[in-house]
Amino acid sequence: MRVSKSQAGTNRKALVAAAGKLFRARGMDGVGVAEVAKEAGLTHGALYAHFSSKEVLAAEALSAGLERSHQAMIRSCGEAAPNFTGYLDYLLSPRMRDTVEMGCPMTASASEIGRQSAEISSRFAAGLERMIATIQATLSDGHLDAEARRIAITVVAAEIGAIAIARAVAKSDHKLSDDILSAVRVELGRLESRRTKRAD
Amino acid sequence: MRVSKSQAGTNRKALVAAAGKLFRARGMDGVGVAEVAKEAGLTHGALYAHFSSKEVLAAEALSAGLERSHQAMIRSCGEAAPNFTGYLDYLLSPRMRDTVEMGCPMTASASEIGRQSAEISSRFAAGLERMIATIQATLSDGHLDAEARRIAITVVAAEIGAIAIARAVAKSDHKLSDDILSAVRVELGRLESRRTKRAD
DNA sequence: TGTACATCAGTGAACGCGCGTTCACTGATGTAC
DNA sequence: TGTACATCAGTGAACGCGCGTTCACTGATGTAC
Repeated sequence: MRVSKSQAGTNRKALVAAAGKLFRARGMDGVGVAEVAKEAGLTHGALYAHFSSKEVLAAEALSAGLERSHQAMIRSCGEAAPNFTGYLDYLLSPRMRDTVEMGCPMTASASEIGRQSAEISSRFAAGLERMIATIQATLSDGHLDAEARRIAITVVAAEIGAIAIARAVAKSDHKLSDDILSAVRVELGRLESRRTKRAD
Repeated sequence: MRVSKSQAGTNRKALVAAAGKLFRARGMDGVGVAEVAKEAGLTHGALYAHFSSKEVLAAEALSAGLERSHQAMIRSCGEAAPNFTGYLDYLLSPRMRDTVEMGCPMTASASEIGRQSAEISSRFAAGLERMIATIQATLSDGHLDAEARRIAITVVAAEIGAIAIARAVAKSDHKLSDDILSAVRVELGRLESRRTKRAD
């Protein structure tokens, strides 16, 4: 039956949120549209009143997840001014590793995006550029822009790889999983301290 | 019809190789057993004479792929003694990014392994430990073991992340994709040079 | 070495199942008068 | 404000299809005599 405009909007958002959560946790190929709709409290048919296909829904869920996790990252620095080491602590925490479905779509889906459409690749690239810019902004004082960008790219790449492999081995070797997080945390931290010293 | 023992062995290897290649390229959920068998020149029924399930085949394909890519990495240093920068050049090359199906299973499947069984997680962890040890060995002169291991872990994590995101954006932003490879190459290189200086 | 027969790798039809998508229908919402 | 009706979000049955797995069967291989 028909539903009010605001209810329809709420339902649409619920579909996007459910798709994001489930796709992050089990992959786009690992979850059917029926389960996404059920998670949002609807039936699968309703999904097609909002999205023309599963892939279109996935693209929207990716963008929404990138936005959400960007806000969470900004917020993680709390009232304090954003700073490099604060972001590292946040990005390489056990909490980030252990909350797949809540976390960043880039860490959850990194190796799957390359198989998707150009549209999805493009949305992923936008999220990546924003994260690089956010990290780079914490480094800009006393650093050449090109250097700061290089460090920011390395931080993002290392974080995505570290979380992915820390999750991959968590089931069989929890110590290795923890070692990965702390080792990458320490070494990335040194990328900045070296820079800062030279700039002094 | 029955086939000679050596032919059966050849067919088994062909199944493992086909599974590895296709799973790396399109994910374990993205390829059916019928296609794997066809790629190996067999029918799907034959697959079950060698493996009790698709997952068992996937586990074996993962181990075989890890072995193959480890050998390729060792070989990449050619006749010269293995060295840190040689490995970096190899691991962060456009060639590594562009040959998904031939490349390393860890870069191709990083974000999917966490959803698989403990058996697969364990095989992944073994491959990871071996790669860490290989990189660490190039750093051991004049470095504390714990430091060398930390750097090696960071190199492996950053490489896996860098290749994954370089592939993810390749379809929509080729310049960003190249930037990722070269930025991570430069910054990881500096992890060693800093160490070497301090050790002098 | 030659013959009889058990073995078993490989074939292809069949299984139940869940997939993404479509569509006729429902009935509350929103609108025109 | 009250009534008549068009709209359309949501339902659930149905679609064709490919999935992983099973199994009766085939016939060359390997073995026992």
